[in-house]
Amino acid sequence: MLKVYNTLTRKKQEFVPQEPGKVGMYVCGVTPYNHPHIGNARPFVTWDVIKRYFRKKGFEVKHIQNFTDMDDKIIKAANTEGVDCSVISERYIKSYFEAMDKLNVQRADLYPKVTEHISDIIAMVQKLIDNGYAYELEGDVYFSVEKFPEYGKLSGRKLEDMQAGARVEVDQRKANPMDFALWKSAKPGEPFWESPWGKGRPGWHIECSTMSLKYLGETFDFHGGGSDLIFPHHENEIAQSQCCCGNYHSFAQYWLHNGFITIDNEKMSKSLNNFITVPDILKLYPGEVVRFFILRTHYRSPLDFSEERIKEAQAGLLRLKTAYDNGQELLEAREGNTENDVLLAENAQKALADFYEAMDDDFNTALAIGYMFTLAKEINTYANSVINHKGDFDKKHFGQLMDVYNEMAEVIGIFEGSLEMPTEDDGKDGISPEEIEALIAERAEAKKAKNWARADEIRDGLKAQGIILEDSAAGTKWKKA
RNA sequence: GGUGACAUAGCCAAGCGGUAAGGCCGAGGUCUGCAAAACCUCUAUUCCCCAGUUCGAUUCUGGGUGUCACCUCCA
Repeated sequence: MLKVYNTLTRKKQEFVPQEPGKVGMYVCGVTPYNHPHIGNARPFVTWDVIKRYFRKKGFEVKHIQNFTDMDDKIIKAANTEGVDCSVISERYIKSYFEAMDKLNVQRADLYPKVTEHISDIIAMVQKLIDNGYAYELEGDVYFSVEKFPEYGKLSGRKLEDMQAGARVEVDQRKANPMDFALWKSAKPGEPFWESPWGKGRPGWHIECSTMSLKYLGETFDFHGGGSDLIFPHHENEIAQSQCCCGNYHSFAQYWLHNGFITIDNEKMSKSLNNFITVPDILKLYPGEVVRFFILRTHYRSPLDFSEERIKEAQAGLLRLKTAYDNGQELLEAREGNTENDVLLAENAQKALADFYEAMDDDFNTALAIGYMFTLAKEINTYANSVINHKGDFDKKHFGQLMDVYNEMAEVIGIFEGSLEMPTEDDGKDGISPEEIEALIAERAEAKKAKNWARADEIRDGLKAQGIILEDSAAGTKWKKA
């Protein structure tokens, strides 16, 4: 039984899908005005695992994620460069996809864009006006928070409290300072669309309401994003959507919010300019390492980024991957001659049950990954005993254990790419695999003749070229440093 | 000012009423011609502090201290 922490109720609750066997999720995407930073990546990696989990459990998942491709920051960037807004948004949407691909983030089913849903948005705004929840003011349209008695239920704030502490400059024309824009009239030089209220463009929150309702229906399962979106973004989405539907229990049923990635214990954000972009970090570390770094911590906990932490993640992931390689190699290299080690399969089933129990508890990837380490040790121990002692090999049961390990890796989304960083000499003046194999063969001869000097000379020579040799009873393996 | 979250070994991180998972680093050992990898052993009488509830609390309650976040664009 899956339990998830719902921001709306502030507690863990059992997940009951709207439609049995199906899951609808809307994840707030990015505003493409810059490269994604590592903090931006957290929700997408998190939701990718959630999606993988549901698919593994046999659910039919519909995942919608928007691009807010029209907004003040995009306009500003476009004006600075003297180009059209679409040039900016297209560029960073491309960057977003490149980054996510390297983090093994599978594609959503649909990536709706604001600019392609203007008429839907206008219709929704009009409906809110017609229903008495919104009002027009000189070309702008505002949502009247006082008309929605449940305003504040997601973030747990009262309207009075917010007004007391508001630090924003208040537009005196608004009925209530907290009223927010559904439609903004165009200022000179800004892009605009024609509307019943004149030339303008959508406010910030309306696009997510419109697009989620359009693609997932009035009531759907999950809505997610970073916890900084709880207020005002998601609070406002709830207000708009539920008032539009006339049902205060409609819209997303489970609200999941991930914690921040901090740097030096401060929130990483574009406005503080203390962020590290994903493209930059990918120049130094493989995507899977970055992904693993994110998943080692529960998604709701804060996560501090530093070189030390990412190196730890790298060492840990390498350990898991080495076990996978060791096990895979054993399966490929040897024929089985016994079926006595039933304990292998039993332990595997136990580990898999533990793994899913962890995932069922609000997607506890940190705990789940812990169980992968337990299996890794079991794989290594067994492989070692078979190779070193040339003992019996229960290929069937060991294979089952490897299948379980693989299934875990598929949910977490690792072992899909290389853990090696591309180097400059790749494909050029670097040593070829054939040459390496030839040297290994020569070294094997030298070892046979107990010519240790020559054997070590070859090994050191290869090491100088970034090739590490590992001897074992099964032969010599090589890998890049 | 309002609201919320968090505080577990050198570092990271699970657990959240029954006596501290896991990873990284470090030390010793096994294997090996030597390495590497792997494996084994060791590394928190204790979970920020103080009260309380309880047979029993890291886990619950109250109070402190500290850190962070939201209330303004932000994943």
